[in-house]
Amino acid sequence: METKEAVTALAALAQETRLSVFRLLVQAGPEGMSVGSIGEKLGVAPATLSFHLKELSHAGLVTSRQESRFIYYMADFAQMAALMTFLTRNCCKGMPQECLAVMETALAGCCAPTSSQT
Amino acid sequence: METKEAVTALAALAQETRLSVFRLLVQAGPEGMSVGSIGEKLGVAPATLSFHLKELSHAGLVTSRQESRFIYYMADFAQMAALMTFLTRNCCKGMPQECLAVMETALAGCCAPTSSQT
DNA sequence: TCCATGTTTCTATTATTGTTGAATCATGGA
DNA sequence: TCCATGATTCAACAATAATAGAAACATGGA
Repeated sequence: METKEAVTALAALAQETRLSVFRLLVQAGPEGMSVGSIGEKLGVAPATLSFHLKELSHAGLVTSRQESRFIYYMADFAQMAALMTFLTRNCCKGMPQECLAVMETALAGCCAPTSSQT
Repeated sequence: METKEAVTALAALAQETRLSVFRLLVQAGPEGMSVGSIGEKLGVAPATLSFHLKELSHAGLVTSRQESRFIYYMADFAQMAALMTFLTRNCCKGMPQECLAVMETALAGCCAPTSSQT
């Protein structure tokens, strides 16, 4: 990932509605959610939601699939990982220990042992 | 971290100049860099740079310290980690394996064995 | 105190982004 | 084919963000 792509992805997430949509899809998992369900859950008008989904899609953060009349959107985890990689690249130059600790903290809430999913 | 704070942080990074400044500071490590050095390195006018540093600072992504006439800015790794934590929270609901793999990928470029820093 | 240098604030201008009603497109059932 | 429903595009407006010249502020040395 290069700077421009990262800026696009960050800008896509840097908006309250879009961030909520993205996190909702992250939590929804690989099945995703239909546009209608997302709009209903978040209270966003169809046109507005469509605009935001397009932004997220353009940034590569979500993908979609059609199923009957419904269109399901789902989060793209690989792109999210690429973004995190970009942000942390070369982060260790002057402080490898500090950085490692920080990264461990960052992941502590994610992928916790299978028993502790609340 | 909650949504609003995350949006602020993401918005701060979702701008080419600011993203460059932040990554420069990430690479500069804990010593940081003076405003003048940053501006010189990136070719940004003082007023513009000051504006962007204020944004990054307001987002909690950088801190500063005064040293003689110079002001040094440095990246705040804890805040970066908090942001990553926020983005990945609850990410495992439907796909723990996939998610773990993705996170490992995300960190592969960071904190690599001490020999491979290019 | 006065000056030089580093940084920030002020102000104005330009560009970009977010929102939504109405219209359009797409799919599947009667 | 016609209609109902789900989703997107269009158009127009309102709000926010980026840029930089000029002025102001802060620090340290002469």
